[in-house]
Amino acid sequence: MTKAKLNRDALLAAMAGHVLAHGLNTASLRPLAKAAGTSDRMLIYHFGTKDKLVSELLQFLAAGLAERLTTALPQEKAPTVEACVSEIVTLVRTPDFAGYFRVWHDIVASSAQGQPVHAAAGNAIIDGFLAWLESRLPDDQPDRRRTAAAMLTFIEGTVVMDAVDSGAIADDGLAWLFDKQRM
Amino acid sequence: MTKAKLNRDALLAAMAGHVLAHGLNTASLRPLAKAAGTSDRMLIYHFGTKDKLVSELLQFLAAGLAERLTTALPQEKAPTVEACVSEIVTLVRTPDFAGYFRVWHDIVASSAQGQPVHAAAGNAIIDGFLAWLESRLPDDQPDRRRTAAAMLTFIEGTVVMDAVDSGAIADDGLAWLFDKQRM
DNA sequence: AGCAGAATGTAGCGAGTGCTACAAGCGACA
DNA sequence: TGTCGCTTGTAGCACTCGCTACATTCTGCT
Repeated sequence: MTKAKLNRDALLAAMAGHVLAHGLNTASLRPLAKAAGTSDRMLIYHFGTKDKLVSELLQFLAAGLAERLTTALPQEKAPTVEACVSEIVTLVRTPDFAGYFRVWHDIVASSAQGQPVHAAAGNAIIDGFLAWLESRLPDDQPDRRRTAAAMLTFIEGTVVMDAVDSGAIADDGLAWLFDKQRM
Repeated sequence: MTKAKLNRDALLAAMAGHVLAHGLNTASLRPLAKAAGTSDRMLIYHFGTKDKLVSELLQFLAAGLAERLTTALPQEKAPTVEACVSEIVTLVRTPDFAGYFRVWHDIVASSAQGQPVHAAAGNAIIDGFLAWLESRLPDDQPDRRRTAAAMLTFIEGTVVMDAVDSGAIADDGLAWLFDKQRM
């Protein structure tokens, strides 16, 4: 059992790499297996079903994203909300995170189509992101939770705009918010 | 040729209905054909390739969305930015628009994977949405373009949050912005 | 050593994918 | 009426999909 667990984790790590590079919704068993150095036969053997595999893979990826965020920006407090938002937007546009956000868009699309596994994963990722954002806000910031909620919503919008090559519009929006000292 | 053109438009309308109900990225030729009362054979005959078909379908859907937006909220000026954003968020959450936004998430996901057809369509949709938003801003609003950019980015974020059942967080963010008279 | 159970390879099933070859029907026009 | 080109049906190709049946190897325990 322990052996199998280790094996599964190794498989998940390898498959996560493949998904980060090539997308989630277009990933089928045989390429995933190849990336993990095994066969579709064995993936079904270990995970039972593709749905279960995807579910575990999503948890694995969510954990990886959370870890990357916290290591990239440890729990120091940002001086202002403005600084907090802008440093996160910059971070999120780093090539290191591109793969994660490609997967994120796949999760959102599947959730919108009513896939419960993806919706649950998306929800969990959002909650984690929100808590992390809140922890980075300045100590004296009032209404921390809702401030973080506004930041998160804006960041999500920015990520979407980036995906359709309209990042400049998000930049304009961000600049407008900051110009007016609205955040 | 004219006959063929009419035929194509009818096909596009029928296929658009199917896509709005069942999603874009999972749509294959045979179900699309069935929805349009024809065969995969004929779809390829009329459009040449699935890619071209999708491209035309996206244009058709974008036009439909734009029309729905303008008929739902004609070009009256909103009294305040706050009112403008909140009426649009309400509108966008109407069941009538659910199908369009499911397709929108598919477009975003495909764009993020590097599909140029989808990226182009997404870009066009964003530009149209932005122009429409700008036209609805109060006349005395300064910095109209960037104001609209900020609104659009926030609305996109809200739509994403809705997709993963986290709409309440977007509501919190919106409330925070309005509380502080930031917009 | 022998045996049970876990792990793995080979081959394939039935369904679905985009797309095509071939032929027949259809209309308009000579 | 005959013919030509646009339109359509039938059948199928080569491929991928998730998944399974069957057989074999490997591993750990007694």
